Amino acid sequence: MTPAAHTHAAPARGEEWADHALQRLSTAGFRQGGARRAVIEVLAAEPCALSALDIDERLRRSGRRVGRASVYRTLEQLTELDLIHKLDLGAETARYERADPGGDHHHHMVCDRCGKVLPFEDPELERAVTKVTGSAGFEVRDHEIVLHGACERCR
Amino acid sequence: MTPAAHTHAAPARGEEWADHALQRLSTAGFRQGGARRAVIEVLAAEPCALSALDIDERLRRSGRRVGRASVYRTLEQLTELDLIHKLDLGAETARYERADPGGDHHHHMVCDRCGKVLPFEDPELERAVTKVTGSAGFEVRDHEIVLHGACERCR
DNA sequence: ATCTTTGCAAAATGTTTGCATTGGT
DNA sequence: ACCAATGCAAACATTTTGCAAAGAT
Repeated sequence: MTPAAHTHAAPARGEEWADHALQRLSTAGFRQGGARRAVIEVLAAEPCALSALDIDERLRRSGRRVGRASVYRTLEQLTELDLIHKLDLGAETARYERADPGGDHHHHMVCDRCGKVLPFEDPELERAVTKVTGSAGFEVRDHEIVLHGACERCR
Repeated sequence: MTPAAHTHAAPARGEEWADHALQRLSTAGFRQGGARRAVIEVLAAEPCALSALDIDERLRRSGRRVGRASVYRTLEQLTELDLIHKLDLGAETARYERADPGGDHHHHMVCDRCGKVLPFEDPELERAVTKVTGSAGFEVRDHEIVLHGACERCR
């Protein structure tokens, strides 16, 4: 297994993704409001697992006055259009990350003690999970794999 | 992939599990209170993915007067002792299911439209995921795989 | 001009905590 | 008798909703 090295690719790809997202929203008939753009910028800057409140806080810190409801509404819309993925990593709150149109695909390890989230990739696991087809009419559209355990500091 | 056929094995195995759980609690120094036993009975009767509120409701319906806080407290204790697993399936609430001491191990498909949860097993996938070892000191203790999609009725 | 998006406040939902009382051992 | 377990109510955290005002096309 290789840890996913997003840290460098993130900013460049993030802008790409942001353009893609704005375009897509536009063709989907959405108008171009400030709150939505702001949320997209935050998501573009961070490729992994932000909660709604993380986003709200970052906006607030950078001086933008965005209502919390708008954050949630935007996240819902982006999820609906498959521009981001909603994750449930076992912490108390849902987390979101951009869906890379290029197909970059990773999963997460969560430290159950301190809550730290680490991304990872594993092609073999990926192969195995995509081979799983739903039983009896269930149509699989996406999957999520979470490894629980303890991070280096907490073990 | 084979759908996990719990429906028949559940009641028998459930009692087994309940005994196991009560025993374990006892040796762990817990006393034998009514609320705890009631929660354990509900979990024993249903092998897959109950939320705290599901449990509360079932208790209420069967006429038992159990405080909601006791339900949550019991679930926390059982999780701590690895007698149940806490799941995050993407719905709004956490779900719990008994951890089979015999090692029965399944995962879940979730219909993102109606919320229905279906268990499934896949040995090959299981093999692949247990081969994944954490990177850089991360110690993997457990894993969770969720397939998102649409059930027969909703697709 | 119209219809969407936004922010605010309030409500809804799920979960946790404090504390007096009950109940096990 | 002791101390844990329970129920209740209140606190808390997150997410959703209603609505009037601002903004986009």
